[in-house]
Amino acid sequence: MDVSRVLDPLNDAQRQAVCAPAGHIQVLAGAGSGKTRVLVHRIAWLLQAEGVSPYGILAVTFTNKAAGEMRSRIEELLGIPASGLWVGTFHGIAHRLLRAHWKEANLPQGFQILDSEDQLRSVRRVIREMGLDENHYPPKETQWYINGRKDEGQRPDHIDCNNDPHLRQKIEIYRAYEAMCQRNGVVDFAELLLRAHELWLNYPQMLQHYQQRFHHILVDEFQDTNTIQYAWLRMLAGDKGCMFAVGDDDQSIYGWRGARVENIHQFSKDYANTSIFRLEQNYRSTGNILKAANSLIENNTERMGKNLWTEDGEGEKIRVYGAYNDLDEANYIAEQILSWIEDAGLRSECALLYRSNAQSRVLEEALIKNSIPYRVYGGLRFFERQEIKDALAYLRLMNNDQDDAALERIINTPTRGIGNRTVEAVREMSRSGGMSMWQALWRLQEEKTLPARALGALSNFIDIIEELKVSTQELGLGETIEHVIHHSRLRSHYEKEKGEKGRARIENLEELVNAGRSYSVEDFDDELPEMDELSAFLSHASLEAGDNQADEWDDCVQLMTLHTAKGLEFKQVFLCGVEEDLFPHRLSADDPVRLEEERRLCYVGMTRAMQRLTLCYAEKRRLYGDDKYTRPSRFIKELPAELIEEVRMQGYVAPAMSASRGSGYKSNIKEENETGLNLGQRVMHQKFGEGIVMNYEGQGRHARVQVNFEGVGSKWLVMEYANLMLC
DNA sequence: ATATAGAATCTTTTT
DNA sequence: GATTCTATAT
Repeated sequence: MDVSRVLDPLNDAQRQAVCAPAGHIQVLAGAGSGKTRVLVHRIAWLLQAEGVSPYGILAVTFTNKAAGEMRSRIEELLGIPASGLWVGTFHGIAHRLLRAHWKEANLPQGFQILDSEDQLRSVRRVIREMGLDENHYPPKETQWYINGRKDEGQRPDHIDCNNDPHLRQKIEIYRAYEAMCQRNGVVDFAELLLRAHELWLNYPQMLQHYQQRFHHILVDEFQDTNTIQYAWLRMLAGDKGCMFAVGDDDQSIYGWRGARVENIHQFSKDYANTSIFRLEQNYRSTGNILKAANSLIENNTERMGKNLWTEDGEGEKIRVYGAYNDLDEANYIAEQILSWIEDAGLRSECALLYRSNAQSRVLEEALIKNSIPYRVYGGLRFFERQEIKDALAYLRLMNNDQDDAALERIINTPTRGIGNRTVEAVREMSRSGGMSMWQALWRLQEEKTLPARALGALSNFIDIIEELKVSTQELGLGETIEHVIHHSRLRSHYEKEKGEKGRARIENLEELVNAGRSYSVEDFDDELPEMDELSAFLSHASLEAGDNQADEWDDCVQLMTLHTAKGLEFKQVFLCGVEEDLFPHRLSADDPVRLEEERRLCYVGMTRAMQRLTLCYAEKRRLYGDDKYTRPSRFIKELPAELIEEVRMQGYVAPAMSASRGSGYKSNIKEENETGLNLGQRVMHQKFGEGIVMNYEGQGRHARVQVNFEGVGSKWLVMEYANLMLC
């Protein structure tokens, strides 16, 4: 078999990893070192050189996008469809297993998936039903807690409350929520993974079957795996399976949602015979960008250690722009992009990356002012839109009348005279009678204890749903959706909404009909056992919330958070708002572990750049309402001065604030301001006593300082009269 | 059932 | 400061 197509495009390190003999293999793949390429070629190698059957291979990723890309690149390399091969996300594969073994997993055949929003509503409902105070048990936090436990593989019974009454109550909420999901026949995202794990735990012979089948397990972005995912992988690999894990500890930026970089270290402990390969040759960025990124990340302890290098030249220096304020920062970036375009560059080659979404606004305004087309990534995705979720809720309820979350969503949408009081009565009946809300509706009809008007409205709702069920029985998916949107009166409801928003909603609903028309179960899964079209479509909607990405054919500047940028590359990158408290974010700055994650985030951002990298900071920024004085991020100070070129806007006079100009780069970073006071400095005032300097504006004698006094609160004082003393 | 006012919140996000 | 949710009044 000629494997030159598989091996020729690889460098030595890549080839060694790809051709490594069967066993446990870990590939530490630096940014831009050909991580996906190694995975794809490894699979091709197994198939073509090792004679492994496609049925024996499982490749796991985190996002649908990554899974799709991997599959298409394999097919491109092999020149044939990669059928039989399992490539999917952790959640997608867990879902597939649960569908195939729904009985053993103790789920109804038509179980559905709760997305985070549905989950939050359900948790809130449980808390209310338990008669607990939502201020004492905030639903968001409780949801977070439940997911955290599930990610660690813990059921309520596994958790020790340590005699902490608050914790004990949280565990009870978890238990009640779980019971409710079970009654309703729904599972949340974390539950998919946990159940899939428990499924194998409870059915060893089933596990054995999968162990024999999937002898080769490949994992992408291994540093992002959480406890349950790693436990699941280890279980599947068993004694005989071979795991091929690719990851980069320096790009671990999802610790805050349960990812455990430690799994990388744990891997080589769990499998003593692990072969480790390092990919350090970078094919993306210039030498200077890599050198700067390397020196930044060296400030982290807890590293596997890695040094990126390139065969290409040094390239330009890293630009650092110290702006006067956030507007100035945005204008500077806009001007730079204009000149990039003038030099025949494309807008789509430029990316503006920021730590938090709130920063995009000022940037957008500057781009609009300069007539530069742009696209903001992130935000609501198709299947998460209100009108889409409304329509899907009708379908969900028609599909499974146990689904209380769906019923609650649409019982009065569009409004049909079922007010809060009536809904409360339905909830009460469902709770006391131990039945679903749908059953409660029928029971209330029989009992006739409610006022006639409420009963009428409820019976009207029942009729609508029953009518929809009957009249769509013979219809295809697209026609069913169309029928539902029309006869539920969702369409006319949204048509009444005025302006651009209403029109967009109608368009989305029409798009949903199209999505239904073009959807086919085969699309979704060729190996999935008997599942009706509607259930499959609904699962698809939850598992793949759709695109929120820019149209690639449009030539526009790309705006996104640093997290979103992972895995992407751009010729020119601007990191915006590289300031203390913003990046590293103030909520992470105090904890050394989280600070290191912020630094890795900066590393990820820098290594997105191919040719030109500009870091921007502002000295003054409007944040949460008022103007805050800011200081350049410590990350800037961690870059070697010789790699940096400080840039200033042409003809721009630096404000007195940053007058101190020394020889080295570092000395140019403002530590002190015109008032002679540092932010955070303790001061004493004759009348108000001791306080801390929070903010300042203006210069010289007219400067004003904001001081937060103990007991008295925060005051603005004019320096000239305040007579503040340091203490 | 809707409108309006007041309060709370303001990192990062995929499935 | 801006947005988004919640409570209250009409």
